[in-house]
Amino acid sequence: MHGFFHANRCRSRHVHSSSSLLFLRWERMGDPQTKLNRKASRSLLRPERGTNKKNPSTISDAEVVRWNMAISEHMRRGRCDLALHHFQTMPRRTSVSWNAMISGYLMNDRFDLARQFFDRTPDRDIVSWNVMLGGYVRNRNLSAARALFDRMPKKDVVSWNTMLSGYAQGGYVEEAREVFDRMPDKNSISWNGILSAYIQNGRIESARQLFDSKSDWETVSWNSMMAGYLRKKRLVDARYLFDRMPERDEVSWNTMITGYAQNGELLEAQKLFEDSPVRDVFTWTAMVSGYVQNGMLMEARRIFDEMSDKNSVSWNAMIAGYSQSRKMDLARELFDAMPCRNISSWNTMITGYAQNGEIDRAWSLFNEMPRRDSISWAAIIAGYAQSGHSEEALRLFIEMKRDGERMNRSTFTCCLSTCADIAALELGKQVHGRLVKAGYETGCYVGNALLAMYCKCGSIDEAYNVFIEMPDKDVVTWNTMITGYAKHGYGREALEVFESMKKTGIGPDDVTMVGVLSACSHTGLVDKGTEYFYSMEREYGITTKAQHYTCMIDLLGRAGRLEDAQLLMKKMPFEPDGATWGALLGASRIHGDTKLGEASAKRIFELEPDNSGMYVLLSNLYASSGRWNDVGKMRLIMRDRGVRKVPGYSWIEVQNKVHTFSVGDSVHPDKDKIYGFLEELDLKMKRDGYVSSTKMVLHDVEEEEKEQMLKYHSEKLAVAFGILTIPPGRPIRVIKNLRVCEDCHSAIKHISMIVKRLIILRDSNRFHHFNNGNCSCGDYW
DNA sequence: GTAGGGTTAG
Repeated sequence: MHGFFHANRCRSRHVHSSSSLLFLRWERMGDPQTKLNRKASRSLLRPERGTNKKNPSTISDAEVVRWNMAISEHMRRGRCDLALHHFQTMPRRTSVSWNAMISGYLMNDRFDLARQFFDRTPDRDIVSWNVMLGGYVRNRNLSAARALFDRMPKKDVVSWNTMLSGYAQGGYVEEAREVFDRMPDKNSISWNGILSAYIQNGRIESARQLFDSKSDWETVSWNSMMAGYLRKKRLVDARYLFDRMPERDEVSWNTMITGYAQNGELLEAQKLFEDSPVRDVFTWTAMVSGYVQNGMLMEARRIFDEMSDKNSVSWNAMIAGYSQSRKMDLARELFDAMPCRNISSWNTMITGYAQNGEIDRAWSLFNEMPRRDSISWAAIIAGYAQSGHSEEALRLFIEMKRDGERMNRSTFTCCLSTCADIAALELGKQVHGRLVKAGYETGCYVGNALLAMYCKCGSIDEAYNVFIEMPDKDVVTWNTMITGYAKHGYGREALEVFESMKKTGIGPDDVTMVGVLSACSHTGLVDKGTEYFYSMEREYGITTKAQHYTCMIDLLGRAGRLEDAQLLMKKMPFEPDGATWGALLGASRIHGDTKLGEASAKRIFELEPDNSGMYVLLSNLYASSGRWNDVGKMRLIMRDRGVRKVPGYSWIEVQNKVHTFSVGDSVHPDKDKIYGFLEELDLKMKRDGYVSSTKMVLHDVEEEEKEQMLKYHSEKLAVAFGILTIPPGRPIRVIKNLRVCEDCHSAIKHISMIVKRLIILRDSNRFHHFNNGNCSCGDYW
């Protein structure tokens, strides 16, 4: 089934222009699952065909019950096909049979089929309605749930409770409250529903008030309240409740023990654990995972070994513990020894291997496992994406569709962030379309991923559209937008977003301030930046970290205030790291201060001897002040120390195809056209007064061929190819893995004027929007 | 068919 992969999976990560990847025509690939659906619903239209020959009226009720139970059982085991077969061949159906099909499909994540059965159910009882309502609620489609709810001919307390918990879980506390106030009769589930609506949405004080207003709470609600305090790390309040609650069940004990364990109070946890009257699997597992989460693997293992009847969850917790502490061989030992592996065990191992850089092992486990779920796919895809194999990751998405696995929120999130990594905008847009179709466009995680995708693909306007339409924005949302604007050189827009963020009541965090400061830095807003820097502790209660100092040194340095930058560096309460010195080195390059540049570079080489970018930066600095001997020396030093320059390459997406160029590329099929076009451009540029500078040659070219080769830097090739292939009026989006060199930067400025096109270049540091001879970075990068 | 506690993915 996965042979498609085996052949190609070891290819280098270097995207090759002629490779046949990313020809992603999602729509045209056909969805086997959808075909199956259609087939199923067609045969449903002739339900009596092939049914039992017996006269339906002679079938006993008991026999119908047996059929119904068989349907439920098959559904529970994930065998929708067998359940459907039973349903179609059973001699007589009751509403229970229909309901079993509906709830079974919902259980197996086949929402569309559930809805079809619901629509066809001949006489729907209130349970059918409630099951369907629950389906919408679990799918987080609250507007549809509400529409169904309002259409219900009759509602009982279950209907009301379902709607209530839907709103609660979706974060709509006010709506939940309204439902609660309107419901004609309330049971203990309703009361607990509104209580946990508050708790789950972080409104612990409202919960406490409600809890104090009434005395006859059930144990479940006591437990909820306790868990609420624990989530807020209010261990004392939780313990107070625990000590005076009228009745404690095993959940109460387990909640309290887990609370202590997860907050590092292992001694208290251990004490309660010993006092606990009933120790079930939960109790034991809570202890194991408590020790695991605090890195106490020996203790975890001791408890684990003492457990008499371990279930798969406890095994998985222990395995996760080993893999989180990079002890993959111990994890594997347990995995091999465990009696009944479930899908989570496989997923845990795959995640472990993937996160410990053993992607090949992750891959072979993924192929060995008997059944895969969306988590398995997400784990392996994230593994490839995070280890830099973006194309493999995207290829797996296609494979996942073939396998019939449905995209869910997390696979969408994962897919979008992979698109962002390689700046596959067209693909990202297609995924966006599918996301909307699947009804997942709401939700913070996936929304943030979408936003980041548009930002990183260079489509900042579309990013903003996504941003304003996101119904619930969290800190990450705001930070992504601010940083996005900053990287595109839109400092003022970034600061505007920051100002509106402050009005929402979502407090900025340290990441926000990094975004804000770098917005100021990339736009040259020195005073504004200084003001934010010195007021962040006082005004927003954010502790100033080393990163903020680095931003500030960058800001001052770029603006030419090199002495102030050095002064601040001396004053900062942290030991400067490579990034801090790097900011100073970058500033020295812009302002041609060779002496300061050398001094900074020296410190960087001590701190990060393998950072090839810094050697290149220093060489460029020497070159720009004509110190060619030193440039030569740098090259020798790099060779002696074995520092390898990362080869520079650029890529561009044209009609869903990614084309990659490296310097002096001679493999692209259109190379003659591209080179000819570049020559032509070169003549026009020279007429414009452009002089090719040989400053940045170390970048990726050998010295002898300096001038000749510079014309063929990878970004120039990609830009030329884009102009030739992308219809006029559309921007040309190029991505480069290193910083853009000065010569290319000034050449592309000229090109943008000559061909009258908008050229957007993402380099390793930021975005450059070239338009009409200017760049959005203001030559500041 | 609707509540509370343990493992895996983002």
